[in-house]
Amino acid sequence: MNQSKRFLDIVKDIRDMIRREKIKPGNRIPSERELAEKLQVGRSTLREALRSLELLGLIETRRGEGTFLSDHRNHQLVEVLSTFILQDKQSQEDVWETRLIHEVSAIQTICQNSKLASLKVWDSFRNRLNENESFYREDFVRELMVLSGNRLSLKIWFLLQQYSGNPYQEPVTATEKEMLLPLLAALEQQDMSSAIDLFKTWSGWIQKGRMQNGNDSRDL
Amino acid sequence: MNQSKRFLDIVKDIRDMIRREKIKPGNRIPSERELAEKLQVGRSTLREALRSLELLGLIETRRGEGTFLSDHRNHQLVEVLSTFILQDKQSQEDVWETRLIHEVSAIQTICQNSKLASLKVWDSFRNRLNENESFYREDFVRELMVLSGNRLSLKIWFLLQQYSGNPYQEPVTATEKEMLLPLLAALEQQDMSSAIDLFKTWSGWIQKGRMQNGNDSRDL
DNA sequence: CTTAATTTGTCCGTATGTATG
DNA sequence: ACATACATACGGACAAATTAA
Repeated sequence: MNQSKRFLDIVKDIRDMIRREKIKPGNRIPSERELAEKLQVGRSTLREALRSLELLGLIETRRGEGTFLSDHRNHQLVEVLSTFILQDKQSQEDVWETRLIHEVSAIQTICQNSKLASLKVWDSFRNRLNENESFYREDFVRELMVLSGNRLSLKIWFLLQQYSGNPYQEPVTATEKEMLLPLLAALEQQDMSSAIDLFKTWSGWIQKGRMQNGNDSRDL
Repeated sequence: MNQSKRFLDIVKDIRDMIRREKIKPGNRIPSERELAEKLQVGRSTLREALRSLELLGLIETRRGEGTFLSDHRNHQLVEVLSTFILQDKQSQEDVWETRLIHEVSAIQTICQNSKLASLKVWDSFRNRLNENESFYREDFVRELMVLSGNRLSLKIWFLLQQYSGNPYQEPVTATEKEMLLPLLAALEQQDMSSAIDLFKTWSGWIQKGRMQNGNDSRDL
């Protein structure tokens, strides 16, 4: 039945093996020849599966050394995806919107937790705003995601961040900074509705600028 | 310089070719041998690149026919990634909480859209409640997710649903039904805060019962 | 219905670059 | 310097599936 799409089975087998052998990120997985022998497949076929996983950023191969489980954070997946999938406007908006879902939820969680609302990080961000230092949206939002404490949501967010193409690598503008100070205040005062409103306004403001320029202006 | 990672160059070349030739989703791309000849690489190496793109859901290969640009947006990569991401012992609370994030967000979207709020589905659900028919949480929430219109969020939700172990296959109890009627009313009246409160109360109620019995029964 | 051509699926053999001891 | 182990890459061979003549 499953004679075609064998390399998908291999992907599954490798995943199962990793789980079974409890291989941790950074560890080495068996060599190509070993795996081919163990899984009873040709080396070429096995390599196709390995390459797929490599493009996804799940493993890392180093010539002469071996193949290793990646401690994630791989770039090429960003470019490949953004150039293929994100051509479609609807998908692009879905990614952005889903990202916002997790971000807003993180803010809700933070506002509901008094310990999180009264942290020194807010002062830190405020200082960076006042000192006119460079301030990146990604840094700020990442902090929110981490603070929310949901690791799975954080991972999904991290994924979506990569998928959303070339995002907010640029520092925030002066206009945005004027929005951020009230947002920080709202977070500290646990004023959830204000915080969310301000955040959404800010995010919507940025997105407009983002959506203006044609999407594909990236290369690798 | 770029002697290693040739298959990444091939991925890039294929992308450029698709852009240059203006190949649309669903169209066929040149055969493996043609591409290998044109790009001056071996067929095995080229296949590694193609497989990678296939696992990402960007292309589709059919034996005997050829290779095609995938036409329906494929977020299957989220699934593949998630099976790896979730391989480490992820606390069930995170999965559950993340699921709720998407569900609550769907309710927010629905409440903000008057067209969605005034649909006959609510009456349908209400009837099933009153008629004392079997009523499953999953059916109801799935409807919410679909109505929200974010396909990516829906896809992630499906995924989390599978990973949250043995979920809500049992019909809702009489006590829960008494919570559901006000929830339906709140949805129709676009009373967002009430709807969310009721939904969270209901969900929290169910989760308590769920967390009692042991969980993990996942496979794929 | 049969046959031939095309295309992907799979495997093998060989050579080469690279890291480790 | 040498040997070993590994990934990288190529080309050939055959099987299986589809399509067209």
